[in-house]
Amino acid sequence: MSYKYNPKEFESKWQEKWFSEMNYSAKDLLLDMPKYYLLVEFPYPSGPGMHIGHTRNYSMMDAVARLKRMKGFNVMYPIGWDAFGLPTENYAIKVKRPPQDITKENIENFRRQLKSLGISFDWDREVNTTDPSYYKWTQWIFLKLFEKGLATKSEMPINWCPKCKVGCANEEVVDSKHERCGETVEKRNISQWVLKITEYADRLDDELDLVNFPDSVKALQRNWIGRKVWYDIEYKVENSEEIIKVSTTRPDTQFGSTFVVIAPEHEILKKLLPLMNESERKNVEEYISESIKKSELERLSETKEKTGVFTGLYCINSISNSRLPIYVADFVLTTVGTGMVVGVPAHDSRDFEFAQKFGISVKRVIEGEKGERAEISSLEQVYEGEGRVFNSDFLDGLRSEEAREKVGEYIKQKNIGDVITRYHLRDWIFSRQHYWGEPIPIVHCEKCGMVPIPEEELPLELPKVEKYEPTDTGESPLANIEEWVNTKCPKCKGPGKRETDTMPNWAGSSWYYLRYCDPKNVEEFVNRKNSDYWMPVDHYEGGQEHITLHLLYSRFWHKVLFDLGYLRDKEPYASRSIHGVVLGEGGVKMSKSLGNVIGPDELVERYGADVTRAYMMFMGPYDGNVEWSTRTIEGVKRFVSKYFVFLLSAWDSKVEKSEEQIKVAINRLVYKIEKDITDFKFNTAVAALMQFYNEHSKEKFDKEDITKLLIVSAPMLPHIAEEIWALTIGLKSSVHDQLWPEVDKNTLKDEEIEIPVQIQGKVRGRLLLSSQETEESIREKLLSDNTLSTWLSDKNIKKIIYVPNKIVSIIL
RNA sequence: GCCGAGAUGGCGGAACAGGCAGACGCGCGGGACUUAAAAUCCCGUUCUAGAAAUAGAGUGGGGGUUCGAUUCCCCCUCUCGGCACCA
Repeated sequence: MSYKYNPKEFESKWQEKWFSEMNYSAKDLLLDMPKYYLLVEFPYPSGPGMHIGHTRNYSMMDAVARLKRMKGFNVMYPIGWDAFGLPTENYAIKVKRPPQDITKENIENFRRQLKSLGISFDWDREVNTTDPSYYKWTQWIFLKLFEKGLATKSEMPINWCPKCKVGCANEEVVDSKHERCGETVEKRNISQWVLKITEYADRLDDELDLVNFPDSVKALQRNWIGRKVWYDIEYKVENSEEIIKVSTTRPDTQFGSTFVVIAPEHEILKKLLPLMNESERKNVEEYISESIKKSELERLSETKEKTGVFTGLYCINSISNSRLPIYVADFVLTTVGTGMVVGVPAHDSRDFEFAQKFGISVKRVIEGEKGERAEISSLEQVYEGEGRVFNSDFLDGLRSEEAREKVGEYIKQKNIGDVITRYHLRDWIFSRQHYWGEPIPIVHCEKCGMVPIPEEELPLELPKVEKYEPTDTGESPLANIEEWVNTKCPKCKGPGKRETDTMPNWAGSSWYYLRYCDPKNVEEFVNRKNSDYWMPVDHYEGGQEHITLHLLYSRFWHKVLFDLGYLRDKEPYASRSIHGVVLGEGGVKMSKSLGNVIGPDELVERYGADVTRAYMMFMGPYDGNVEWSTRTIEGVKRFVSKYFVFLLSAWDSKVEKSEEQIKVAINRLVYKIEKDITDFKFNTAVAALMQFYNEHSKEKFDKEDITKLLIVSAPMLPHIAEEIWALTIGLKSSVHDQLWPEVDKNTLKDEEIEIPVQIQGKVRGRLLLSSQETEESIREKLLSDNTLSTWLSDKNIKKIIYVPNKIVSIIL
């Protein structure tokens, strides 16, 4: 009989069956099975449909989910839609249709695409951030933050993108440009909602120790939080009562200080200006007004040459008692430390550059790694490392770390400064002046101030509007709807105005993993029993682009909810991995303009779901960037077609029992595929199937072995495995409901195998050896072996090293 | 500059935990089938020399530890990602 592989004949049949009979719904609170919560970053349902990257990530994780189910876990593998945001809003404006309708259509398209790939998502738990029944609870969490004093509104300079007409968080601004559109942002003073994430900075750093994230992710998070211990030290300004407070993270170098620099915008200059001579004051005033004119971008891009101006004033370093000239220079930023810096040119290259330009002396106080004390006279010699301190009076002989501690004690004891922890992390600007986001549930009342909307009135739904365009005034389009804006104050029942800002689209994604645990709950955001059962997320899979902001924000919300007693765990995600990016042929980004975009629909149409999925896994390592290759997917197609025919015809009912070597090979395959998928080595898991086929496709198998073969194929080729299962093995059952075969560890190692023999480090031959060989028995076998004995003739064997199952090494 | 990841055939990539480097796929060469082509199948394919058996070299470069190093240690070069006048 001859068979032909035609996936169209059966793939959609099985998909309908899988998803209508809810095969993949996780059971809440099931206690007789271990749970496994596998989370993938939910997609933004954009108009053009699912990206090939989603296809790859969800396919790979689907193999994990299917394997874990067969290993006896109660697996939750949910999906949802992160659907608020600008692309949809912009598209809505363009085509003059409500974003609600567009979102609905996009979601339907994504859902269809995911199902056409046979991804075993739990469709019972779908969430949608734009659904009022979902954002009701996003608003509710916001109110909890508000009650706790973690959400405040204040007038502040924000990054304003004139193109998108939206305020952006610091995190969304890269090189002074809006990350999304590339437009240069401006500073505007606008009243903004701010979440005080900085109050959690310490815990966001410390509690990374509790989770199993890759080092690179932890490093990135810690780098972003930027926790540092600062020493703020008071210096007296000579001939006056004024005191300046300089800050440093390296107080061990205090005795090397030779000048002080103040940032040009610093308020203290108002007090210092009257102390200056007229000519110097004029210079300083001129310098200040010039640097304020420059944008931050200009200032930071002028990295070549330092500029600055001498104030004519001096201060006394209260640690070293040196007299230090005071300068104003724009390389010092008001936002860092106290905005006043003590210059130590020997141990800081920026300070050295400045000192050189202004003819300031250089004084070395830290020894090099080998105890060097040579003078520092060029930029290359500047020593920024740590070491033993010298020429430093009471710090002499201490190491940097000890010296810092000593200075800390000293300034506290003399009451001339503080040791404080500062963070690079800034508070989270939380409001957007846009339509397509969660309304912030606050009413402004002239009498009562900002009043939260009572919980029972949530959700505060987005009103339908005529126009979605943001306004140039910086107000949200919601501000134009008078009947919505004008309302009653929930507290005094007097007239009130609704908050018209909406939340950023980070909001809905900051807690979606909790909603999956209890998606239909109308009483609570999540029932504590459900979250206790499912949380923490066992594995969170996602992209590089979300490992700073989204991860930080969602960890922050989680900790707030933990503090309020709603959750049991301090951290939401037990482990995390980062997938690579799918690039177009030649390693370039897939983009519309290059015309090299490949989507799942055309792949499923042309190759079928199983080939597409297997190719996605086979393309390359999980965490590496992979390039699209039409030739390679053709190769995978060739394999899958052959493999299908082989599986269908390999079980010969005349064969009572497979040969022993086949049993061993299948056992190894079970072990290898389980291990590879567990370790996210999907490319080698597929390769193992190919290799097995190459080596054994001519053999005949008994029923037990073909059953095992179908089961181990199922995570990677779910449709084929199911189809052949139905045709040959089980009439009613699904291959995906089977238990993963037990691995017989004994058959993994052969009794007697060919072992390579190294003589003086080179492989010269092989011997059949068991694992219990003695030196004597090996020596005998060596000498009776034709090829090996020629290498050993007339030579004295000094030593024989035998590593069982691995190698024999002979030293002459 | 700092932090992180990496460099293996013509290409994408394998190699448990220091033990036969190059699995698997692509490409390429040869052959079978065919009137022919496509598809399919079989054989070969790290480089150098050799008809072959075989020998030598070989995992970015240089050193080290080891019977043995792609793997561990030190130094260097380059590539990618993140941060950045953060004092």
